[in-house]
Amino acid sequence: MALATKKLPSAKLRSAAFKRVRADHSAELAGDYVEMIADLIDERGEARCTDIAMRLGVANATVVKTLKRLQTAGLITQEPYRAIFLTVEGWKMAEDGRRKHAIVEKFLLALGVSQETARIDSEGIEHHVSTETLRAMGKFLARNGG
Amino acid sequence: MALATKKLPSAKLRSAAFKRVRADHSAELAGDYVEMIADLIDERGEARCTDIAMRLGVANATVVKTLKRLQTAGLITQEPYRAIFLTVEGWKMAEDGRRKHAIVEKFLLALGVSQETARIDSEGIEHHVSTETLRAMGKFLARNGG
DNA sequence: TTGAAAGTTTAGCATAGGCTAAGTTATATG
DNA sequence: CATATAACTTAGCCTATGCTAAACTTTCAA
Ligand SMILES: [Mn+2]
Ligand SMILES: [Mn+2]
Ligand SMILES: [Mn+2]
Ligand SMILES: [Mn+2]
Repeated sequence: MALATKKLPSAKLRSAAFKRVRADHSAELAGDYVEMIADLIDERGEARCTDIAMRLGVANATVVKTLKRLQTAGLITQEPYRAIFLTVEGWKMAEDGRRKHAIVEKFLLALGVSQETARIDSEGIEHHVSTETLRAMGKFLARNGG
Repeated sequence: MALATKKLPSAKLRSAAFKRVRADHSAELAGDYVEMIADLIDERGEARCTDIAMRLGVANATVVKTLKRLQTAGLITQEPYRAIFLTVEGWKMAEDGRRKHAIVEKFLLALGVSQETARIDSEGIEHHVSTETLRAMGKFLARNGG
């Protein structure tokens, strides 16, 4: 191949990547919420607004507003002044999220980063990992101490 | 260790991860813009609004609005109806972004995913990779076909 | 040299996701 | 059982990031 003839992707192809990122981010908050609600239910029997706000590091009112959107989206159910429950669809999303999150976090550990860094970086990375990349991470884990 | 005594992080520690993700996302758009502007200047001599909009897959007016914020942030300069330039700070951010982005993309390739998937997934992942994880990816690349 | 096309800007709208402050309900304690 | 405290909700504000439609400027070609 002649000098400086590396093929560059078309604008169309490039935009596909950014569209994927924007789609990932649209789904991200819902994914983190349902995963956290599932954790709270498993760890302490119920998921409360305050606990979610604490763990996310946001104000209570922010959680309330987001929960309304999740309810509209059919992921949770709630009654005034009561704890929060996941719908069947919510549980499914939570478990898919947990599975993916766990693989990404273990993968980072196996790559050699600290527990702390794996925990923190995986919280963002998990939402941008395609099925193909997740499989590659899984294989790496199987080869190395998974 | 007794059964089911895996130590769970405190709410404070957990919230740190989400705060990092929110901070990453605040910086993300600016990072992608300056990197793209740098690419356009290198590839075709100038960065135009329309080209940015095409590559991002958003409307022209969206780009105009975002560029105003970048100008306020001191990353670009522009005059009405003219092409866009990067400030010294803008170039620095663009080059840091390129370096990180390239490592993440090559890392995914070395992990065994397709060119296409590496290109797409790295566009989101790059913004959530800490210095420590980036170093670990670099080491992996050095060991395998980097 | 003068229009038409291409590119840029402005105006106005929407939603997501943050916040604080104030009001409401439930719960625990004396 | 009364009330203080904790938890939840509502109202109202803000910024970021999308959009369309309309107006404006530059550029290119006839
Ligand atoms: Mn997450
Ligand atoms: Mn990038
Ligand atoms: Mn990116
Ligand atoms: Mn992200």
